[in-house]
Amino acid sequence: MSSIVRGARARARIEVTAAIKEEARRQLASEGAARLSLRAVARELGMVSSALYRYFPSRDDLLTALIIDAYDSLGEAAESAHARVTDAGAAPVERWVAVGEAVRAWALAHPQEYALIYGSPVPGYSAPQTTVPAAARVGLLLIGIVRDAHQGHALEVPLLTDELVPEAVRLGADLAPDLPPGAVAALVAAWAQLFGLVGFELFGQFNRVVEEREPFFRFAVTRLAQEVGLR
Amino acid sequence: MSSIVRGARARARIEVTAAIKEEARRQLASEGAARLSLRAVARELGMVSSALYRYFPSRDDLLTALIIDAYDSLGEAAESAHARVTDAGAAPVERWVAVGEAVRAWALAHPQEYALIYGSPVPGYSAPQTTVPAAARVGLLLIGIVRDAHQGHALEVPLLTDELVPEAVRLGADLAPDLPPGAVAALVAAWAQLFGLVGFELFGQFNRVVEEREPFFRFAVTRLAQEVGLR
DNA sequence: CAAAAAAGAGAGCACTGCTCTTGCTATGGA
DNA sequence: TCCATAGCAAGAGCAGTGCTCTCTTTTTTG
Repeated sequence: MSSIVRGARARARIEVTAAIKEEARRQLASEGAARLSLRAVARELGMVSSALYRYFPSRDDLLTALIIDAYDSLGEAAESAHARVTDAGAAPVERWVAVGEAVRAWALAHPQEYALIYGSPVPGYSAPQTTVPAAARVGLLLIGIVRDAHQGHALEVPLLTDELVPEAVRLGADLAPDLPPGAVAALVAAWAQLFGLVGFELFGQFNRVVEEREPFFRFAVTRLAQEVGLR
Repeated sequence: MSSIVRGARARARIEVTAAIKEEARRQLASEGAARLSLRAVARELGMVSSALYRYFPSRDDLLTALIIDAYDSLGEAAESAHARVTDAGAAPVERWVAVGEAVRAWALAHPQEYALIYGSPVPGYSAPQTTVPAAARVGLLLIGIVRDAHQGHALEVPLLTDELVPEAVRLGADLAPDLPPGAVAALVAAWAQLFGLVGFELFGQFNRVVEEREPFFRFAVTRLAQEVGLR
């Protein structure tokens, strides 16, 4: 029947699964992904390590669950920040900047989870297909902003080199058929560059270089908005 | 006296140290940083694991050595690519693009080493001060290109928000006193964004999104050059 | 109510980083 | 030249890891 109420056992399973992820997230935050230990999680939960394998068949599966949750958490943070400023009647640039700042804020608040999804992939581990939808949320949000801004008045379209035209057309067909190909290419680049800014700050490359991180980020992300044609 | 020839023992120490790093790099490339095992390195070298501790006091110290080597290897690749096109009389934009492409090529050729230095920092490990000079090489190279281009004719200077002016001035004083503060801020942002592009490609974020990676990168890195005022 | 499925407990395997002790050997001063 | 010292290798051992297997208990289901 409905998988909602299916007896105490199913209910317990959901709770235990959640408790495992919660404790794993706690250890992830304090120790980092590589030191996340199944045994320690089990120990902390008062269960024996072998019992944990009834819920996650391997350490990598637990990590995958955490990755999906992290993508969703970040996506939700970005989406709700975007909704907030949109409801307040913000212009496209402001909406873009709001999303960028939400990503940065989430990253600073959850550094190890950010590292899990945008840092180096955990060695020997390649993210399964299941993570794709969650991973796409921020990107789709950014696409939406540019598409909205494009309604009616055309964007300033970047020049494309001949060699890039077919790729830009394909990108446009996949991501935003109503946008000119050049704009889509610029958008994808800006998307990657946004996470470059966040990653550099988070992973210490800005140490002893950039001091006033927040104004600097606002400056850079605003310029990115202009790069994708937002005014 | 001179530390060059100081008997068979010192000579052996240098060779063994190099052999350890070499084997470690091999394992790093095939297994990734987290699965790099001191015992496996020792085993492969026909020595017992405890002997390895005479050369590197801990696994982290070995990783640090690999990190410095990686920064230097990347820096040298970028510098020699830059020197090549400069000798051929390339314009500033072309020099910038050449550096960007060298960084990307190095990253694709040494993905695990790139992850070591620009991916998430190894958990529980924070890079010591010794890595700083090696880490700065690519950044300094980019600064040099923009400074050269600035000689004589002034660059187009980005608008700075009030809140960023003091930071931009400080950045300029530290990095390039002869450049206008706005240009320095744009430069630092472009530096981070460059590695954002490379990281996204390398860590799989472009999978099923960008297919023609090389033209796309050329497009994006050329736009970055324009962002820092190069023509 | 009995059979079956699910969960927990515990032992055990092979591996890890790291330490400590025990010998051996090259180096440098008397 | 001799010899104490310092550097090095080897081995055992500790505490921890991921994961598997078996055995028992508990819950669900036909």
